[in-house]
Parts: sequence; C-alpha cells; structure tokens
Amino acid sequence: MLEKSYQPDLVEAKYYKAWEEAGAFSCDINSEGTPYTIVIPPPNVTGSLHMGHALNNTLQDILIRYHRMKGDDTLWQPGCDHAGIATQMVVERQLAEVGKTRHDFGREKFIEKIWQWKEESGGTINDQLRRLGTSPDWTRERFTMDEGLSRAVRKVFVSLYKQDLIYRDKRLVNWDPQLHTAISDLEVEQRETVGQMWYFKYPIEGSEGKFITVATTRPETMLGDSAVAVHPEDERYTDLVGKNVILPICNRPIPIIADEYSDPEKGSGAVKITPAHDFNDFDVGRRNNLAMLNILDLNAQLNENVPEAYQGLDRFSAREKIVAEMDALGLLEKIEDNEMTVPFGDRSGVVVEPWLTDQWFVDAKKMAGPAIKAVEEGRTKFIPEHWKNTYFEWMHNIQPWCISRQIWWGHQIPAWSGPDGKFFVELTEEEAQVSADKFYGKTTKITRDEDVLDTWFSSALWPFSTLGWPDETPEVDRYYPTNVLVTGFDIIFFWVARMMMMGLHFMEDVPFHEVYIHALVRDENGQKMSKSKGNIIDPLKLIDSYGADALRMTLAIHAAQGRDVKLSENRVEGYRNFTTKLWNVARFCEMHGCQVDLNFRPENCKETINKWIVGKVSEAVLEISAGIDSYKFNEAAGSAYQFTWGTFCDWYIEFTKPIFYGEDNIAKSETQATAAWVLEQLMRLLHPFMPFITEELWHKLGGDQSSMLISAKWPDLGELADPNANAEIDWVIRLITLVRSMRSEIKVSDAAKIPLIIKNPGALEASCVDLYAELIKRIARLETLEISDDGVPKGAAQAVLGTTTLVFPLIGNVNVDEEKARLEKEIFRLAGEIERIDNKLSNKSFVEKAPKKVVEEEKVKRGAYERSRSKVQEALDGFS
RNA sequence: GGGCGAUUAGCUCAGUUGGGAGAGCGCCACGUUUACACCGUGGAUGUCGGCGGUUCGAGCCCGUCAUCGCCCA
Repeated sequence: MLEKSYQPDLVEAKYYKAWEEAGAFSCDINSEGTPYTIVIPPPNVTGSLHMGHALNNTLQDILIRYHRMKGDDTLWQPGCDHAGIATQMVVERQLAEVGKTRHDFGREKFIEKIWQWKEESGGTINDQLRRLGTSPDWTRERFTMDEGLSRAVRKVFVSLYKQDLIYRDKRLVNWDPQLHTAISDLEVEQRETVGQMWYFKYPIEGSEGKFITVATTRPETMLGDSAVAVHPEDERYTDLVGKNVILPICNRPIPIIADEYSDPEKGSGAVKITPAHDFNDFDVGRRNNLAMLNILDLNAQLNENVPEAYQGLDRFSAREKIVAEMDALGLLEKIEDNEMTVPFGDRSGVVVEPWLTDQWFVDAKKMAGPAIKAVEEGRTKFIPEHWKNTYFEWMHNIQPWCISRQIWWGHQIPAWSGPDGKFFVELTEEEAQVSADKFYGKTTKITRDEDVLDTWFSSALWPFSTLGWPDETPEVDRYYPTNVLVTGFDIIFFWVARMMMMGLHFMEDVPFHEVYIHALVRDENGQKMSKSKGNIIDPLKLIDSYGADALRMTLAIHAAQGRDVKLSENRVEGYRNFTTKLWNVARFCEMHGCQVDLNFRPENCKETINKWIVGKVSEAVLEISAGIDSYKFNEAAGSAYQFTWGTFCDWYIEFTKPIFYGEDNIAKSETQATAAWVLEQLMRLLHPFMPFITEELWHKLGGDQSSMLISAKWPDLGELADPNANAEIDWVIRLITLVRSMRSEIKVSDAAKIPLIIKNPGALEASCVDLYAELIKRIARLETLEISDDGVPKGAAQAVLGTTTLVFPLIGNVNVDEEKARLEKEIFRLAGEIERIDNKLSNKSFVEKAPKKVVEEEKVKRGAYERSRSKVQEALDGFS
C-alpha cells in the first residue's frame, strides 16, 4: 500500500543511483536508434546551480528523456569549462587569506594548486544537476582542460594561425587594471552613469590669445593627446586645420586635423584625439598617422610618458589634478553633467581601460561569413526564429576577437618566440624548435608565450572536441552535428556564434541543427535575480522543500516561448500539490486492485467509460509529443497536467467508483485493467517532466518490473478516440456539472439527495440516462432519476441542457421569485446570443463573403440557442 | 541613436492558416461523499494598452501613439 503522500527525498536518491548504475544515461554507439545529441552549455567549473541552470537543464533533460523513450540513441554530453579568470580568482582569493599571491608560488605550483582546488571543490554543479534529475551521459563527462580537449585547442590554434586566421597585433584591448589581463568585449559591462563633460581651451600655436575648445569626459587622457580633430566641413574651424595647438601642461605642439569622426553638433565641434586610450580615437589615429602615446601602466597609473608631477598617479587622482591645473591656468571653460556609459570588467568590477598591447586575435570577420550563411540558408535554425536577428546583428558587426589572456590558468598559447620576437607556432615545443632553428640557420633559444587562451576559445570547440576530435573517432562520426543547443539569449554571442564559426571551419558542418533560446528566470516581480538585490531563489532549496519533480514541472509549464519565467515559491508549491494528486490517484488505483495487465488492449474495451478514457489518453499522447517536438514545453506540460487532473482524476476516476463498488465483475476487471493501463501510460507521458515520482510509481504499480521507466517506450497509440463514447460521456459530464451548478443556485447542499426528472430527452440523452443512471445518481447525488414528459410539478426548479429540460421537483424548497429571476436571466443571455447571430446573418456581406461553412455553423448555433430559449421560456411559463 | 520584445481577469500568463475571450494561483460560498484538505463542488471578475486602417468579421493582420523591459552603440 502506498503511503499517504509522496516523499521525494528518498525516492530521488534511490532512483538517481539506480539509473546511473544501470547505465541508463549512456549513449550506445552500436544501437540501431537514430542518434539524438545535445551538448550541455558547459557551466563554469566554479559555478553552482542557479535558477537559469535549473531551467536550461530541465528543458534539455525533457528533450533527452523524451527522445530516449522514443528509441533514439541519445547522447547528452556533460562537462564544465575551466573558467580561466573566475577560477584563478577563486584560488587567488584563498591565497590572499593567508597573505600570499600567486607570484609567491610561481606559475607551475600555482596551477597545481588550481588543479587541487578543482579536484576538491570544482564541479559541484554536476552534483547539483544530479539533484535536479538530469540524465546526461556522465561516463563521457569532459572538462575543457582535459588532455584531449587541450589537444583540440592546440590543433585549432596552430591551424588557424597557419591559415592567417589568427594573428598577433598591437591594438587597443579592454584592459582590466586589477586582474592585469585583456578581456573580450563581451566581458565588459557598459554601465549607465551621469558623469561630467569638461571643456578645455587649448591655445593655438602662434596666435596669442586664441584658443580652440575641446570637450572630454576623461580629462586625464589629455596627457596622451596626439591631435585635435574638427569636421572637414565645419566652417568655424576651416582656417585652423593644419595649424598646431600647444597641449597645456605638457606644452607639446599637436596638430589640428580634419576628420569626419568629429561631430559638429556635439560640444564645441572640436574633439581631442588620444589614439592610445580610446577605441574611436585609435581609428582616427591610424587614419591620420598620429603618434600613439601610451600614458598608462598595467595598473592604470600614469607612466613615464607624462610630466614628472603626474607620474605614478592613478587615473582618478590624475583627473582631479589635471582639472585643477587647467582651472589654475585659466583654460577650464566649463563643466557640464553628462549622461554616459562607463565600461566595467564583469569579473573584477573595476573600470576597464582601452590599452595598447600586443595580443593574439582571431580574424572573426572572415570566420563569421560561413556562420552567417549557414543560418541564412536554414542549416541552423533559431527557435523562436526572431533570435536570428540578434545573431545576424552581432555577426555582421563582429570585431577581431582578442583571445589571449594574461593569466596562468588556461591553455597556454602554443607559440614560441626567438630573440628577435619572431613567433613559431607549432603543436609542440620540439616542432617549434625545429622551425626556429631552420629559420635562424642555427640552434636558437626560443621562449614560450606566457599568455593563455580565452576560455571561450576552448568552449567554442565543445560540440566536437568532446567527441574526441581531432582524432577520427566513431563518436565524431555519429553524433556530430548535434541536434539542438538549448541556451539563454544572453549567450548567443558567447556560444552560438563562436561554436558556429569553429564548427563550420573545422568540421565543415554546423555544430547544431537547431538553437532553442529559452527565457530568463526572474523573480515574481519580474526582476532579474541577483545577489545584490537579494532576490535569488535557490533551486536546491526548492528541491529540498518540494522535490525536484515539482520544480521541474513548474519550470516546464512556465517555459512559454518568448516570455520570461517569473518564479515564486508558491507556484512550486502548486506543482508539489500536483505530485501529491498524482500519487493519490495511483493510491486509489492500487486500493481497487488495478494491476497492469500485459495482455490489455485498449482498443478492445467494452465499457464506454473505458473507451472514452483510452481515447483521451491517445489525444494526450499526441498533444504532449507535439508540444515537445516543437519546443512548446508549456503546452506539453500543460496537456499532461490537464489530462492528469482534469480528465483522469476529476472524471474518469469518479466514473469508475460505481463500477468498483458494484457487482459487475466483468466490468470491474476491465476497468481495473484500463485504469492500470492509463496510469502506466501516464507515467510514461509525465516521465520527461517528473522523472522521479513516475519511476517510483511505475515500480509500485507492478507491470514489467524487469525494466525501468527511464528506458520504457514512449506511447504510440494512434487514434483511439471513439466518437460515440465521447458524445455519451461528454453529455453525462455536462449533465452532472449542470446539476451541481443548480444545487448551488437553488441552495440545496450536496448532503441532501434530490430527485431529478429529465424532460424531452433526445435519443442520445435518453440512452445516456438509461445507461448511466446509477453513475449519475451517485456523482450528482440524486435520490431518483427518471424520464418523464408529464407536466412539471408546480414550483419546481428547472434548467435547460441543450434541448433537454432538467426538472427539480422541490416544492417548498424553491423561492419562486429567485427562480423566476434566474430563468429570466438565462433567457436574456440566450436572447443576446441570438441577437448577435441575427445581426451577422442579416448582414448581406457576411452571408455572401464568409465561407459557407462559417455561415452554416452560425445558423446551427442559432437554432440551438433558439431551442434552449424556448425550453427556458416554457419553464418560466410554468410559474405563472 | 539602432534593434528586439511585451501590454488579455486581482496576480502570473496561455491563446496561428482572422469566425462563439481561457488556464493556474488568489478571492467568495459550500462541503470531511471510504485516493487526495497538498482535497472536492460551485461562483464572481475583462473597454484583450489608446487611436486609426484592412476585412463581411480583428485579441490575432497593417499603421501610429503611449507605457514598460532587454540587447547593442
């Protein structure tokens, strides 16, 4: 006997272990099933499970479990990425607690420490994914720093270098002055702030007392100015172009140049140009051959290229000092408030600096071409489709991708330089040495570049590196390209774009056929969850309180395309209630001896109610399958929920009670087998959403004990709906609902059994009353149920169901005025419907232009309303 | 400034070849009828953001405005 309610914790632990031990998650390269592959977007090894992961992985797991049950050879590839900067920071923070830095240990020892940390505390998210019930193939778990994946990284780097798609360049990069590394554009967060705009007067050389005013948001950079630019067509300045200004404080002459970058509308129309410290100015500088004067060191403190008084100051103190000095010189014209965005490093949280350094770059522009084409041609599809706009937008404006990082944790770049700075890029040091010796004509000492690669460089290879590439493995053959990538929109640039570029280049095929972009999980007020807001909901706590199944169901049923998931705890509670409901209906079946009968054939049912429910199951199968197939997880989960609670529990189970408590043993045994079968189908249908409770009930309910539900077949029932059974049961349901509603209207409590007379039944109605009398009496709590066209007892309450009148002969219980009012209200409502249709039908254009079918339907509806109205009128007349 | 999205019941949201406005939660009333009070039954609640257009017919298509959100510059 099942317990009174479902206890998730023990069940979850038990079955997760059982699944894993049985190898239920593993792909099978020898299987005859069609391969179905998803690579997990690898979480950071430092990460822990948040709501976004919970949603992302629930959806992937639904897809995987569904396809596994459909007989596909599913591979869900798990693993973490090494999260270069984040991981190094974690370990450095630990060292800082004992007053040490990585430099106290040196590169090799420090990396050892990180590996040690990774073994001990890294990848906790994987255990958390297990709590969620996800079923990736853990035996194939990979890590971006694994030997195999590292080999892939080296191979890709060397190949791209030799194809001129990776190059070294001195360019401005986003420099994080705290972490001392370059970071990519995508790791920079632009924050809106109200800053200030300072207007400086620069004296014009040789024109005593004449100035040109420039505006700047960053006064400190003036020490690195190389020019002042004005627009070529700005007549105010035409005569100044070609002259010099004397840069105050530095007292250097710099030219006034004409360049279209200068916006005449903005500020004074003249703009100072600091090519080494501003991305736009850098371009102006290159166009005009300006000097690139770097005035910052790696800490963003002013270096030896500025006047001595400023050397060593940090950028913010330098700003104050500059403004003060300009003011003292009488060269500060004015200061205005200015709305602007300031770039912050997303890891360090400090303002990043455009800084001139030598870095390695991927020629993303070239690699983007095929990636754009693949989406244009539909070889990779976005779902929902509009996300392809975001993808195109970014891809068309893609910038060189800076892939080198000045940290220690990561894939060290396979490039060695000779004494003159020439690079030799090879898979191994030996090969590099050979190249170098050949180049120099003698044995020459080479030194490996200390930089490592951006983490995304290695995760871009994930869809094939995890399968064993660059080796020609059978897995690469079978599982690439993958079917779908499931991810949030915030990662389109990081993941989708880079995987597309790398996949197309090295595998000559897209990495995935579809990209499903799901929503963000927000709090109940629609706010993004964040630590600083303190509105984070911890998925693990929800799992502890309500079970993983409840959380998964909540997420799935809210995962409508194009809409964020607003989550609150009481919703999860609602789906916990659903698990309890499911548990209890199983308990009911158990109590009434419903055993799975392997010989049961749904199409052979004799009892109408059983015919009806098997038809409803077949419809549910189609709806749920269609929902998952089209990534409409909310529709799939909603259908499953509605079938379970609204159809199976609310009606079917109620309808079986008279049979279970009755004497007809043949009907009883058919119903036991049917109920067990329905429940068994239902476990399969709910399994992708709620794997634990369904697995538990599957085993509790008997049936095929030799296998587990996770490996059971997805139902394929065809169409089992029986129109006659549907018509009958639907009518009975409407009748019962109406009786209940009437009871409430005329204030007769459910406790009192009442008589009911059915007047003017049609053939279907009469037959239903005959066939289901006991059932109707029981569920509608009727004392008697009979058909009679005799006169209505004086003062009886009446209701109309289609063309049939229900008579409740409750003399003395009915308030005549209330009853008349009720009937009049119903007549009014029906009259309104009829009028609406009449308006339509009397409209010539409607009758002429609308499809015949629609016009016909309207006429049929009108007839039905009209007949109902006359019945209600008849009932009303009975009172006068 | 460019782009994307949203606006439907008190709340959160469904609603595709354009044809009778829905669900869950919440609320109100009643109820322990032998699966379930984490329950059952019934009920109330809408200018489908505004305006205009297309159409016989618009929550749905088009235009425009408003408000909100996100991404990019």
